[in-house]
Amino acid sequence: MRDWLFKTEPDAYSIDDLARDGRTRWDGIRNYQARNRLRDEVNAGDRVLVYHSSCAVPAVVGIATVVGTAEPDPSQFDPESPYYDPRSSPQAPRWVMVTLAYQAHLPTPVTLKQIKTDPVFAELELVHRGRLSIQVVDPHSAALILERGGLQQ
DNA sequence: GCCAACGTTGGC
DNA sequence: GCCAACGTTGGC
Repeated sequence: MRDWLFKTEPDAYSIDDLARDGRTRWDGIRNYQARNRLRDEVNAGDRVLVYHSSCAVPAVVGIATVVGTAEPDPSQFDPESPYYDPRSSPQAPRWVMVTLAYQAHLPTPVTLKQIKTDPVFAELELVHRGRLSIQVVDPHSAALILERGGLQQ
């Protein structure tokens, strides 16, 4: 099992929305490096730290698990979708998605500020590759973040 | 709303 | 294949 950090803008889709839905298609990823990770490295059962970006307090806010493996993202074929990609086709899909299942909120969100100011997290992609939407988290950092967020493991 | 970082596009 | 122009992300 690997640990990942997936970013979402809470105005668009928040951890509360995921808790309500139980599971959701994590669609709309339109970055090749993120796509390649979803396709090649993200596995069923992997743990995902859900992170809120572009908001008042950017933070890790909860955890989810990956259901199944990557599959074509239907929104790429939908002209009405903001994620429509006219260069893609069902015969040659360009973008993939995975499904996430809600696990828990962190009782206390772990903020980007906390993470940036603690040297133990200096190697995290979140600190120096902030724009990547699908990030690797090493097991030790993941455990620390959950512990600081008040989650028993 | 600004702007730095960085990803993508397309002409050559 | 390079790289300038351009677009997007996301913290502040």
